[in-house]
Amino acid sequence: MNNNSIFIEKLRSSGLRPTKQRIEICKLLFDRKKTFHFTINDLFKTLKKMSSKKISLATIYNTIHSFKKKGYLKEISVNKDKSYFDTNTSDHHHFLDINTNELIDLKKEHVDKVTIKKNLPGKKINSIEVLVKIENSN
Amino acid sequence: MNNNSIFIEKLRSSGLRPTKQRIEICKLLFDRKKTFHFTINDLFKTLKKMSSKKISLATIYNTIHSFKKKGYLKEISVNKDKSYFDTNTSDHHHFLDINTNELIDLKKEHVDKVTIKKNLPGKKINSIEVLVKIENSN
DNA sequence: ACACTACTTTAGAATCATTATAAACTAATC
DNA sequence: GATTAGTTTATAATGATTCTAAAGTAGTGT
Ligand SMILES: [Mn+2]
Ligand SMILES: [Mn+2]
Ligand SMILES: [Zn+2]
Ligand SMILES: [Zn+2]
Repeated sequence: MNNNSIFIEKLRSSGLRPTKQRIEICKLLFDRKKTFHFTINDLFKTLKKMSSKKISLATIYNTIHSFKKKGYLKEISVNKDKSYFDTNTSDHHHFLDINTNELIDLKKEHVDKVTIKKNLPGKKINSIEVLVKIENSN
Repeated sequence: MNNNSIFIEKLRSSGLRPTKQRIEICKLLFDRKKTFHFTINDLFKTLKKMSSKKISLATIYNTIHSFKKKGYLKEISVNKDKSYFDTNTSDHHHFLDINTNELIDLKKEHVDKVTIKKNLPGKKINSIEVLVKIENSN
């Protein structure tokens, strides 16, 4: 009930009302040391286990979309049948394990800065991200 | 009717029967100077216009999936509501225009070789691809 | 040419993730 | 406490993809 106030403030200052559903989701997503990746379905199942009162699937979609719009989450598309959300909203690179579908952050120091030697007229670069697919060796 | 024989051979040698539907799709996809990106829906609409006899949507899905499995196409996921197929099956990088959703190949010389300075035990790298999101400047 | 078989195409049904709807609920403000 | 706008929810609708199973066709052998 105490460090909830941080989330309540965060939500209020973004123009989102601090409902108990949103606070619950905030705690699950942002009350951690490390950022992580999840699917809507992961989140739904976790909430069903962890949380006492049920949060409807529609609310989860609504909340995740508002959080994304506010910039608290980013969406990572790695293949058409799996869409992840990422609590690490900075530009960063990923390993994708194609055997397990696990998505793993690559640290900055593990990939040299990627520079693009071409620009299209009237366009500017928004982000540069590398996806490294990995698989079981041998 | 003459350079069809190339496709007929290609199909036969992959263990796919050269049906008129598959040949028609081959002509549309592979009888060009430049590789390109398309969605299933693009392809369906083009076939409806260009081709005299109608090819069913199920056949288009079937064919594209077999072609992908045989390595004649690759699938590019850029966001959850748009999945592209690419007739350029080599590892390569892309611009994605987030205003138009257009996907554009980046040439090798426009991106320095990306090296990954980290490896996970028991895993090897399958591919390394860069996605550069661009948007209207100003 | 004909028959046989395995593969392929097809219309339509089924699936499933996501989005829309609209009624009940709740947070904010006065 | 009343009012209002924003939110949640169950449920329905949507739409892309996959499934089904019947009809059609290519390959092979005779
Ligand atoms: Mn895929
Ligand atoms: Mn998206
Ligand atoms: Zn990440
Ligand atoms: Zn490409």
